Order: sequence, then structure tokens, then C-alpha cells
Amino acid sequence: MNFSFNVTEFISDFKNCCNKVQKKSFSKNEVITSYIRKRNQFCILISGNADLVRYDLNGNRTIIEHFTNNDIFGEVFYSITTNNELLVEAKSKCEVLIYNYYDIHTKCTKNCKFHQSLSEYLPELILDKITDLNLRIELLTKRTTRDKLLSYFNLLSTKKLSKTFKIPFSLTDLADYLSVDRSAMMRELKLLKEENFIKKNGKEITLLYK
Amino acid sequence: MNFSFNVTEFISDFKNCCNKVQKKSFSKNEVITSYIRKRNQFCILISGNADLVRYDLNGNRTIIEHFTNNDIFGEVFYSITTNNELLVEAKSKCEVLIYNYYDIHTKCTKNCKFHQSLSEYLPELILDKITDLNLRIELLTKRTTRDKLLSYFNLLSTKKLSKTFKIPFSLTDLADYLSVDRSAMMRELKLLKEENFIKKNGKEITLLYK
DNA sequence: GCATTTTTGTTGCAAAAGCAACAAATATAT
DNA sequence: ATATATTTGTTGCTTTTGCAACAAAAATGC
Repeated sequence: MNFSFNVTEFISDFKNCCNKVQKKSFSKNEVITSYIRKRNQFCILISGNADLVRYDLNGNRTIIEHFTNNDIFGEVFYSITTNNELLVEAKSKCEVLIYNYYDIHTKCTKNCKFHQSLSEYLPELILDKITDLNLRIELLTKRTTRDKLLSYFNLLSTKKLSKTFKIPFSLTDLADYLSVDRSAMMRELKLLKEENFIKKNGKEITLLYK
Repeated sequence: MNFSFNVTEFISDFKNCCNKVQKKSFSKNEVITSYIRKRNQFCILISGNADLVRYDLNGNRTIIEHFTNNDIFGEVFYSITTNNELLVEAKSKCEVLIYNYYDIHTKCTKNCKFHQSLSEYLPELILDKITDLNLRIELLTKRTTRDKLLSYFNLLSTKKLSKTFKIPFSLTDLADYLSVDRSAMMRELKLLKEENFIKKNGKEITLLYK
């Protein structure tokens, strides 16, 4: 499987597409959508990056998912309502395509290329999402802060095919993503440096083991 | 959306289906599949229940996912290889349909009804899976053992539309599913009973709050 | 039906993680 | 360019969690 569908290529087609799809822009820190109403919203992030976050009653903020180019998200993936409000927040300037999920499968009147391509590549986009979610679960099931950090670093290293890589978060956000206390995470990062597991220069990490 | 596709109904059709699909039976504790080779295996659990588990180097066992009727699983959902071996273990007698994921979309030579139905309902099956994974992530991001227990109990209560429900795991497995130490979980369960949050009778739980 | 294995329930102690608070360094906004 | 806000780095203390070990209860195998 060698999947290289790039949504961006289809933007021009989108302009001639049926009215089933909207393209919206968001600036940093804006709320792209909140998962409360049952609108079967299905979104594709064309550019920028965004987080799905939850704020709980204790004031904890958790980054449930982190989205970049071509990632899909939306209420349609949360059929059972949760107690907490879930928000998708733009972490930079973002462009987003917004659909009703059930419109994607119905043929559009204009028979536009964009609609057709999306429908064709949707299974691949979804498979990518499931893979992401599974990796996310593997990370979260790690028992200690150290294991979470090392697993996450391993993943970034594997994706970049390099022992050196940049954390795509602020350290504050990284703690929210790993679902641990920030100060405890900082302590663990210090220990990992002292024990020569990693080298750290700002958000640039180098793995020193294996 | 009111989805009620039951795979079982199609079993008879399966018998006249092309040779792209295999039906296999497993007895309790047998390994259904392990996610190591890249076979693009895609499985549907027709009956019984099974767990996707990981054993790490410290001897910790984690239940990554728990599968029941009509749940889908397989290597095709893990495109990036992880360091740990992942096994799907039958927790009871199980019947499983096994495909190569990429065969599902190609029309079968016999044009069998089964193949056709599966292809049609696959998006719904996958959407259900994504919802499950998202709920799993929400659970795992809860910071404390207490929050994990209460969230999980809430979910079971919501699904059963009743304050009283049965935990579908042994308590040992529940700890592995919530990714916490069993004795710590037992301690927390005791506290929840003492503080009148729950009533517990074996694996039957009743929520006493709200 | 009885022996064996697994699960449940419990505890003391050790280790890890969370909380609160603050200073220093960066980033951001105007 | 400078004031303001955010992030990073750190620490002492408290709370929670994990580990190890064991007895009692329940489930399982033959």
C-alpha cells in the first residue's frame, strides 16, 4: 500500500464542486468545531494544525488528538455522546473542508472531480485515521511517564527516519497530550537527559540509545 | 443513523461466497491472530469475545481493545509497526471471518450477496470502530484510577440504559483494560463503595450518584 | 466430586505522579 | 520597542499508584 493522496491538489476542483462542501479558514486559537450537536459533521484539515481537546471539571486540559495535513475529524466519529465538551482548536492558521458525512457517498449533481476523488480516497483516509487512533491508544496505555515519553519519541523518530526530531507541541501541550502532569513530565525529561537516554535542545530531541 | 447490520445473517451467503474469505473457529484462550506480518488481514468477529493484548518487557499485560459481535480488527489497522507484539486472544469460543482488506473492494467473481452486503456496510462497521477507539482514548486520558473507573462505568450504564450493569471482564482484566495496577484498582473500588458512589455485587455494579 | 488453577480481596511499603508556587526565559501583541 | 502573556524549568510536599505477597473464594479441568 502506497498511499499519497494529497487533498490540496483538489482545491481547485473543489471550487467547481457542488454546494455540499464548505471551505472555511480559521486563525490561531479559534474553535473550529465543538462536538455537541449531532450534525454528522465530517472535516478534513487542508492546512495548518489543530487539536481535539477536552476540559474536565478539575480544570485538566487533555489533548485527545493532534491533527495535521489531510487528517479527518468531526462529530460523525463520536456517535455516543460523552459528558465532556470536546473542542477542535486551531493551533495555527487552518483551512478546513466541512461536509455532512452522509453527503459524501451520494453522487453530486455536478459530477465534479473533487467529490469523486474524495469518495474514492475516503477509505484510505479513514484507514490512516484508525492507525493514528491505535497508535494513540498504545501510547496512552503505557504505564509510566517515562514509557510514554520514550514511546512518543520513538514514534516521531520512526516517522522522520532520524534519531533527531522536533516535538510538534509546546512542552505544556505535550504533557496534555500524554495525559500527565507537566511538572512531573519535566522532571522525567531531566532524568532522561541525565541518564543519557536523550539529548534535548529546546524542542529538538535526539535519541541516544539503541 | 440507525444501523443494525448483523453479520450473522449473512453466514449462509458466506458459504456460497468466493474463496476470498475464510471462516475460522477458535476456542477459549487461543490466539486468533498476531499483528506482526504485513498481510493486510481484516477480521470480523461473528460470535464470542476477544481481546487485543500487548505484553511489554516489564511483564505488564495491557488490553488494548475488547471485541464483541460484529467488531472488526486486524493488521490492516496498524500500518506502522509497533515495537511490541500484539495478539488477539479469544476470551470465549469465537467465530471469525478473515479477509485480505484489499479484496473486499474488488468485486467477487461469483457476485455473491455476502460480499456485496459487506462492501456496502463496511463504512458503517468502520465508523463504529472509530467511535469505539475514540471512547477508548477518552477513557485512557482520564488522569486517575477513580476517573477511569467512573468513566467506564458511565459508559456501560449508558449503553445498557440502566444504572445497574455487569462488567464484561474479570477484575484482573479490567485493570489491564484501564491500564492500572490491579491492587490499586481494587483499593479504589473499595473506596467508591465506602463513599457510596457505587454498589458492587461480584461483577454487577450499580451507580448510586446523580 | 475433588484437586488444581485462577481470581478476588487485602495490606505495608516503596516509588511515581500530582499539586502549588515561583523565577527565568521566550514569545506575542500593539 | 516595550509591556504583557505564555512557556519552561525547578522544587518541597502530598497524594496516588505500583509492587510484592498472601489468604480466601470461585472457577475450571479431569
